[in-house]
Amino acid sequence: MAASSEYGGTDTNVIPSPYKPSSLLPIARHRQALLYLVEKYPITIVVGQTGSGKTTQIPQYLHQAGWTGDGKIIACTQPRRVAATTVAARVAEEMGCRLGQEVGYSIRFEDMTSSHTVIKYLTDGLLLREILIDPLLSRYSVIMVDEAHERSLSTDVLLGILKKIRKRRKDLRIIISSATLQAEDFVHFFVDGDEYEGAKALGMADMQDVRIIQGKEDEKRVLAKMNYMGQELARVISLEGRMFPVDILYLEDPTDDYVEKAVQTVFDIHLREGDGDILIFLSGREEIETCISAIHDRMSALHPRTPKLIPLPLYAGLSTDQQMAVFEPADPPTGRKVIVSTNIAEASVTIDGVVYVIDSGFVKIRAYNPHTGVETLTATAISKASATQRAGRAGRTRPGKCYRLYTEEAYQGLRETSVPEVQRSNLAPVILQLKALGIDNIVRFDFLTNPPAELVSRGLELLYSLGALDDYARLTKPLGYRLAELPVNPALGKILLNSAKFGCVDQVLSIAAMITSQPVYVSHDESTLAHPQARRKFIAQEGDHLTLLNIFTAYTSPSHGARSAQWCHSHYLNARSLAKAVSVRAQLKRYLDKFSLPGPKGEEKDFLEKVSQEERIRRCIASGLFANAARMQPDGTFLGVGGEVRMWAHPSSVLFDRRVDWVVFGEVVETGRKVFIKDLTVVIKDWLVEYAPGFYQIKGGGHTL
DNA sequence: GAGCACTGC
Repeated sequence: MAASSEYGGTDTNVIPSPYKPSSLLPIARHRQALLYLVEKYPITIVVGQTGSGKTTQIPQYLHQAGWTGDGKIIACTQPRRVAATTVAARVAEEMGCRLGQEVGYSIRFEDMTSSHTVIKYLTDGLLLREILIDPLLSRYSVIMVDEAHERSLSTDVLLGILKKIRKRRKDLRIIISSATLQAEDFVHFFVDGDEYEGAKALGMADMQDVRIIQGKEDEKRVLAKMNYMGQELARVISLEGRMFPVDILYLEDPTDDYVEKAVQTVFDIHLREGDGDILIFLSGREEIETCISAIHDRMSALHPRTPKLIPLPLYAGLSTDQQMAVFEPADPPTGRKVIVSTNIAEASVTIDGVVYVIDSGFVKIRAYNPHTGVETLTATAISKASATQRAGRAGRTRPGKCYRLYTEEAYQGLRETSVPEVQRSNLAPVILQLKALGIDNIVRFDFLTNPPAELVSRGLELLYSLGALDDYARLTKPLGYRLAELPVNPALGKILLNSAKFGCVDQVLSIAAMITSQPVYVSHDESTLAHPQARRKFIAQEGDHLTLLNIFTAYTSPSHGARSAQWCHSHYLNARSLAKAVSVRAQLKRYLDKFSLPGPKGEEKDFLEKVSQEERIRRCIASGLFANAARMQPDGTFLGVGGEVRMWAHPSSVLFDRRVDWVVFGEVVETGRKVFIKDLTVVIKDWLVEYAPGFYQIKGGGHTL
């Protein structure tokens, strides 16, 4: 076959040593050195490849070395919930204790810790919330920020706050764990600018001070330089991983159809290479489905005695059952699994038995446009760091191969790392959180990477329009502080806080819980036609918010859904999301109870008694989403206030094929060539002016309707 | 007129 000869230049990542018991993990050799660094320096940067054991071992070493004396705790933060729970379980087992005793975890809705807990794994988002209650994190002796190289929004904010906390807590130790050479950014960040420049000016004369460094020669030099620069404050330690070598193969000529090329490569591997499952990285569901049906089509041309290919999709929108299929042994057992996945398999989900990786080189990235307020979801070239991570998925159980569906030249042209989230997100929630922590000057906040000024000013404007900030950009009391406390986006928070005034707290709690627990509907499959039928009885003419309320009410009603997964299944609803909505609702209710919001009084009350419950809810929604108003045009598209972008009702909306006038929407996303608005509710134009007089002015200034 | 990368509080 010709295709395999198209793969040219190879490059082997040699990462040493196969599986070893935990006492023989590569990290065990560095135990003393690591403890020495933590003792001596406030900040230690751990460069650890996959499989080095850093996440499970370092907290245990620290515990054994006495860092949990005086009732202090070691925290290890993770960007994802599953990681926090599974790692905690593993460490509890290694330490021979019950999970939740000495070793525990804490994630939203699940606090598996006790007064005996000394090692605590938690999501970084949750630790950020803890800072609101305990600003100096005084319970903790050591905070290890794991997977910092992923640069999630919460990790970045956490690092900035930790830098501040460190100045007031000399005893606190911070460990930052990161993949390879990005460690330099972290040293640079924690060592003040002047110190860094001064050290750089001195050059690299003093090299004797560098030790405990393993790994490739070039890496040694970079790490040595960083150690020198961060002398008094931060140290870097490098740990080798426990992975098998992976051969990297590139295309000799670029392809304009990587899905087709992926399919060809699958068959080449199947016919020419040894055993082992195949993992394909594509950008989204549509590509995955195209790829899977192409594999099915071409399988029939294979010789009947050839072992079967078993293509399996993997993306977040699938139900738990569908996702679990990729972990089950191949059926028939002689078959070869081909897992066709989105980026979810890059870091969130690990599948053993994969020996071959096929990498399209693309990922869908969300980016927020501060000028239009529109989020875009676009397929984008991955970074070199992602390419390495994807390739590594082939070397977990034995030596593997990675087929990159792009040329080596294209690889060289990739960015080193992806654009951090803080540079492409709506920053309103971050600003709110920082202000609640007393960090008022956002522009001067020490971010690892500064967000563009436009993102900051758009975030400030958004908060100002909601009344969360005053004319001096200070958090308002109580509104701003309450919005910061609520674990929902600021506009939704405002709806919740207004709900008492509109006399619809119970309904709005359910709606808010449903909105944050999407996706509510299961993704389409062959039985597409059955879906609208099964869901029709929930549809509210007033729009998506009231429809979600109907679904929630039916789901929780003992005589209907009775919170059963089976009921969800028969109505094409996502059981996981609905179960989550029940928890979210309870949590949000606790906040509203605590705030003890006043109900309507006087004229307000008299007026509300005259309008229907549906209208009260819609008015309440309009009072938070007023900035997201749009009017349907004769051609059926929507135009936002003061906007020129044509927008379509998203096909998931119950207003998708309906004719309406004014609506407010919860979200606007651009995919492909269209801008879609989601979570729509029909409103009356006058309500907008009534509830946001500062935002909408009838004459002069503001937005005119 | 017809579509949904991934996390997290």
